[in-house]
Amino acid sequence: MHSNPPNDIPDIVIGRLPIYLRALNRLAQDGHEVTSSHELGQLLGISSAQIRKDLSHFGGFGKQGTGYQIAYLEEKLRQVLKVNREWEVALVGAGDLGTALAHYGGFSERGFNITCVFDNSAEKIGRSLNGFHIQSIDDIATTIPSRGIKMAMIAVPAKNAQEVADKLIAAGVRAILNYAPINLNVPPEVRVQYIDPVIHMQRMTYYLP
Amino acid sequence: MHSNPPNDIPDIVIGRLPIYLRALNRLAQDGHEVTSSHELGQLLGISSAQIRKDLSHFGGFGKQGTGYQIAYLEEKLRQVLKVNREWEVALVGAGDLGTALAHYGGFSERGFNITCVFDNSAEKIGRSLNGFHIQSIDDIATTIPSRGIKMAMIAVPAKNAQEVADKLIAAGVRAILNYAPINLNVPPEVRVQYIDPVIHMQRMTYYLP
DNA sequence: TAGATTGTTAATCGATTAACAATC
DNA sequence: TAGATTGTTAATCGATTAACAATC
Repeated sequence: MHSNPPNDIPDIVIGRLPIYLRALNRLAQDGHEVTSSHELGQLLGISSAQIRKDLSHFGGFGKQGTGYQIAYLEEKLRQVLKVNREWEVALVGAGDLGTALAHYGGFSERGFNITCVFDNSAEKIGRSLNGFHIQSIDDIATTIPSRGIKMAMIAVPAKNAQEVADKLIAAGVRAILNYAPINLNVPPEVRVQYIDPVIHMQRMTYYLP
Repeated sequence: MHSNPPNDIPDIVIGRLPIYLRALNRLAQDGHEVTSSHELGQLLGISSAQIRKDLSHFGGFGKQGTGYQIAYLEEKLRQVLKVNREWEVALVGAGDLGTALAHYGGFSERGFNITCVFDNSAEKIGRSLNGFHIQSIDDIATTIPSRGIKMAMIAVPAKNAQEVADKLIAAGVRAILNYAPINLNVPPEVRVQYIDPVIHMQRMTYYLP
């Protein structure tokens, strides 16, 4: 399915690294300098063995008897995840959701900068959103390759999402955060992550009386 | 950890049912009446064996040689997930994100109605959001039990999220959709789902060159 | 040194897949 | 009937956990 580049680290391990990183940020903010797999595990509801095993895929970042230097481990995890630099991101869809995403400060705070916005509505094209001109969807084919953009967010209706994904991929995008409530068919070299809050709600009702 | 009520169905199976349901909705919209585990699997990138095994936890919903009647399977999955009725949902946090959530039509379309909104800012309390008065966070303790609300969304800053979760749980909430970028500590009878788009972005950069 | 915690190996656990009899 | 597809069992695969020597 997916190629796991370096030495075939399980995707499920990669998926936990951002969670660890977020917990480390928080510990650092709270003034901690050192932590342990046990403390992290408590905080996250994960076994300490799993944390040690996950981290050991990438090297020995701790010291026996002491634990992990938080700043050092953060730096190493940022390196592994390639988030020790900024990423340019394209946003497709300038409706309510797209507008909310463009205004959300959390992306650029953590290194993801939305630097171009596309929509197919004649009314919106040419207007400005968060300092960027809304471009036609047809401009994806030229703007994205010329700027070397590799990441995009899709915030268009479900019926247009596959078509938009195809255009993004043809233009060189290799990672898509998809807010449309639909599964995308993409070639194996493209990563997709899905955000559909209703799916999360439906997953919880099962357990309610 | 979590109690899986009926007959201890794995949580990972429950997590796939909403995905199946979404795909079935789509097939029905497109005019299909019947589908098969193979067709669903193609659509979702999941093996047909897994789909059959998942569904078989809840009964035999298909017919050999034919497949599944889409409308019937949808109905059955809605029953299993308890989404064949409407759910009242409390929203905590009326900032940019909370406002976007209150205005998002996708929740009520699929049976989740945000019917009360809480915020701790004096400016916002008493104002209206999407037809509902914004109440003080202190009102959680009375409003939520009196209406029997069991689900909530948290859209407050990370530093307030645990405190808000504690109040919601004390008031009877048993399922939380948490948009704050922090892990919540909750008792085992409470379900939490997390939405942090940056986590999804960081999970993809690993695979980019 | 004594205590603590890592990194790693082996054992366990659970999830996915393959295969096929049943049957529509 | 012949073809197709389910539901289920057994086999495989992979992930988690337990345990402990190494060592700070």
